[in-house]
Amino acid sequence: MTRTLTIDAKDMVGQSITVQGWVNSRRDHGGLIFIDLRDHAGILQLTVDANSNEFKEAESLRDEYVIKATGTVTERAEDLKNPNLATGSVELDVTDLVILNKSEPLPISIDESQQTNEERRLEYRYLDLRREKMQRMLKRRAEYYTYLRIYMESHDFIEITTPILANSSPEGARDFLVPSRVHPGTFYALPQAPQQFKQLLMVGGIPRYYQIATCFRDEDPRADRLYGDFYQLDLEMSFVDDGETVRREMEPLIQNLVTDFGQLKLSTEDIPRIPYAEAMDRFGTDKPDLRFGMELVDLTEELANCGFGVFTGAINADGVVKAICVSKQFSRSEIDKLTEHAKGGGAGGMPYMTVENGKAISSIAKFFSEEHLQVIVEKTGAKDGDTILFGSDQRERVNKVLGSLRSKLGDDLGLKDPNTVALAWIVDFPFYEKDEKTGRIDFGHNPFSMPKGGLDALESEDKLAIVADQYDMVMNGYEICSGAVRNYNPEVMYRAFGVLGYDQQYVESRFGALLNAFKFGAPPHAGCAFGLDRIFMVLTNEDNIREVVAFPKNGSGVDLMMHSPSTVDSNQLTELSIQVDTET
RNA sequence: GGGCUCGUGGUGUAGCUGGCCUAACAUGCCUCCCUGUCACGGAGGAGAUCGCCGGUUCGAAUCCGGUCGGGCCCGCCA
Repeated sequence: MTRTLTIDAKDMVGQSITVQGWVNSRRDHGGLIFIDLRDHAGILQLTVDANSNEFKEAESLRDEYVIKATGTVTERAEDLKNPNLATGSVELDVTDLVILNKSEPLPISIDESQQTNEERRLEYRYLDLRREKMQRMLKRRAEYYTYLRIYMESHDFIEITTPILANSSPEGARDFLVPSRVHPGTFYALPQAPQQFKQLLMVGGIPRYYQIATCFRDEDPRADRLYGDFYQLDLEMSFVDDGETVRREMEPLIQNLVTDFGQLKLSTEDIPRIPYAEAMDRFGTDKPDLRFGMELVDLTEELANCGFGVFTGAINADGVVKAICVSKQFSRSEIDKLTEHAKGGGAGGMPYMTVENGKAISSIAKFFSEEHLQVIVEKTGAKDGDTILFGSDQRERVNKVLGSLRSKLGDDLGLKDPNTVALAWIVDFPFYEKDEKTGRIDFGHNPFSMPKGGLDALESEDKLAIVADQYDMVMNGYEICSGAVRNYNPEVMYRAFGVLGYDQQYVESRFGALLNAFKFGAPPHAGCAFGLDRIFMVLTNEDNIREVVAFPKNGSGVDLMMHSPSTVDSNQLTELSIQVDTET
């Protein structure tokens, strides 16, 4: 028999029902007590009369007591109905009242009107989850998973779970290690992603694999990045040797999630493909928010001979001058704030000009000829009342600073429509990248991707010009997916590492299992993984990823409720052959 | 590891250009009154040495230094 919920009462006038739930509030009128009973479905008003046997019991009720009430559903008089309540046309005339459990006064408020700080909420997450918003979130999240599974299954992907106790992988984020008891001195690692396993599944003859996979990374969190464990929709397809096939296969899912599941608007019908280099050039980032323009304009060529030493100095040092045009005039203090922001990103300062009557006006204008000022206005497309913000330095830094300013201004000026979602595929990531600090070349993203052009491409003169068949999906400025055509050819794998100066033995020691498998007829394969928490965050218009997870850790990786991480019994350590230096 | 920022009864805030702060307001909590409320109402009450340590000062929630904790960002995140 199913339990009767508060919400059911509205259709059960005249019947006797039993409901169970929490006391949301109690209004004691002396001779008549109203109780708002709350369960996950809503709120129902109970009434207990002074003549009732249950009156004493009702008087003793306090907020959040768990009770069971039996009574008759009664239609309220017309002027006593509460239109703000789904069950507001009825009430339960209580004949039997049982306190199932008492509750101390709550340390945090469940009432949505009073927002408790996050630290307290995480400490008492089980109470926080009683809030309507969190109840809704958890339910939506379950529906979200179902939505994903239906799509994947209907596209012939089969779900396969891969081990949680896996191996440390040398590239990438820091691992969570798990000591082995049976083999003292050795460790499992929790997988940062099922990357190697899913590729091994391809070798194992699985045509299409997917998994809602738990991933573990020991890196400092952000507002859009959880600490510790998080979820990916991980997938891989065999006999696919181009990224476009994967992108076409998966993009309807994301589009449907936006329009159907999320009831939001897509900014474009088709999802644009933007090469990495172009994204960096136009937006200063590989995860641009495309809900608004304000693109970066390169003025390096035009201003190479201008009289402003800051610009020419940067250009002569192989740097660039770029600008963004903002449709707003800023006050002195606003400019100061923006300059502060730019400096935070590593800029030396933030030159700017305002445009009046088609002319650029600025304290630095005197350093420029009329022609140069004219070119600046024309190339940035600045109109009267606009402000042009400049960055001049090495290309990477200018992109970072202006890209960050662009995003901040997008927020400040309300250009990021919360009801619109802009999607983009960023493609053609560099296969190798130069480490700014060491000057050494290393893998741009990961060594599993196939360089476009294969073995031949790796022999090309300019190693930094080699692109990987690798792609990210970007959603409103968040990276929500990363994928690639995999390097399934041992020869290409050895050579890719060889370019970096690593010999065969090194590669085998790091990726032995994968490499071995590739020697036995690995099919071409490609895939990707979507960050599920982050996508859900965007779909529900949250700007903190902890809001969409039941039990998140805080910014220092601490579970404030369970108090993990924690020390363990010394016997456990002994069994694991582990000594802990408790100093530090 | 670094930068910015916050820390005041159970909860959320105000005060923070030093003294009128013996710390205010809202909410919650306790007692009493109330038979139609729905954020019920009314009367009364308890509850904070202002994160912690130190300094400046006649005097510190307020200024300074340090420290601990939270948040955001940079680094990091194949």
